[in-house]
Amino acid sequence: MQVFWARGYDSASTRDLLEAMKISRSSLYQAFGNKEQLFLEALRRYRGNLIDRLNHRLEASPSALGFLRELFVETAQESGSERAALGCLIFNSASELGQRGDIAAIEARRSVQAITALFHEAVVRSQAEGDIASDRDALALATYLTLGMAGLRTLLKSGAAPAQTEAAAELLLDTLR
Amino acid sequence: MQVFWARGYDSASTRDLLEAMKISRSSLYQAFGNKEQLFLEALRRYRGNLIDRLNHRLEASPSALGFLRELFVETAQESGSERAALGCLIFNSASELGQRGDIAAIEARRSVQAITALFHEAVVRSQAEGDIASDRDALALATYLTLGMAGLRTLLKSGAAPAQTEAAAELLLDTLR
DNA sequence: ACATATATGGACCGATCGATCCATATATAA
DNA sequence: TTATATATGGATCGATCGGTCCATATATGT
Repeated sequence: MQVFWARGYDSASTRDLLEAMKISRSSLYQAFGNKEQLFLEALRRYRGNLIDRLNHRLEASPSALGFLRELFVETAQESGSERAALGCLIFNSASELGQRGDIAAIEARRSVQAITALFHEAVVRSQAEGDIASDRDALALATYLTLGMAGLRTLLKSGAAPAQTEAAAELLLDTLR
Repeated sequence: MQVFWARGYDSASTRDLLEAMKISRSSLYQAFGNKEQLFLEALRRYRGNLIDRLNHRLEASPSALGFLRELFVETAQESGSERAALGCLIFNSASELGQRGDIAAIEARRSVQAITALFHEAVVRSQAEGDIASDRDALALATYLTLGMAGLRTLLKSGAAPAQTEAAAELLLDTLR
């Protein structure tokens, strides 16, 4: 997962993967079949971890809007760090694989949708909590937040200064109010 | 340029490039030195074309805010098209090359900054035209717009429906008012 | 026309790609 | 202990990678 995260799907060589997993070539192909299957498992694990963690944070948060605010501000604050340079495996994969027809690309798109679904849940809860007007289109807001996180990740990858990424994140959040 | 645009830097093979340019291997290396140099020329040409075209549109537009609105709405409307699947070479490259230290990555980051600079110009003009409050941070708004375009491009690549991308673009633009 | 410089085609290079194969090592079941 | 099934290391495969080389073709200057 970490190898695909750092290097991307195509550029991650099987030799990189073997070294990181500390197994031999036979074991990789015996256990996963091929590189694509291994990628699918890595992406699904990443997505599972991410969605679970965010769901947990959302449930534990007294305010769904506060959860969203913290998420975007914290991400913006990653500016300049090694973590920022990695980006998000889901958005990385969506960008690299794009509209390809194979299973890997389809799974990447599905993962973006999973992020939108989580944002949708947060928006609906925020509406129930009175922080977002109930007459606003929750799905449109969720898509907007996905767009915002994807854009923020690209900004971080392109080395934007912390002051700029944080200001941009604040502007993003203003739309919810 | 089109090959790097469609396939990315690493995945674009020299053989792909030769075929698209209808030249032989010797000519490529004689004219450009190596693959990286060719990529740099392609990226700079893309950036030059893009910035020139946008600058023209901005200058020709009676309203800088109208220019921004048209740009984002038109881009959102690309949803589902082949053009949408290609994305933008600049954001594609920024995402793929990330924080690498080589010249290609540096040039990709520089290109993102060029987009932000153009947005900055549009925001400042909008402020002069009274469409955006003068006390707002023009650089922050410009960064926000770059984030927005990058995010929109990622949404388009991940196959979001037209209704969703257009609604998200509208929400993006609301922030300027 | 002739000499010189540049551009081009295509064979070729070592390195690396994802993937396969087989002999051996290890785990499991009786 | 013995028979069977699974896991592993390492050599090896054909294909492809970016890049080099040289003979030939074309352009240029006189």
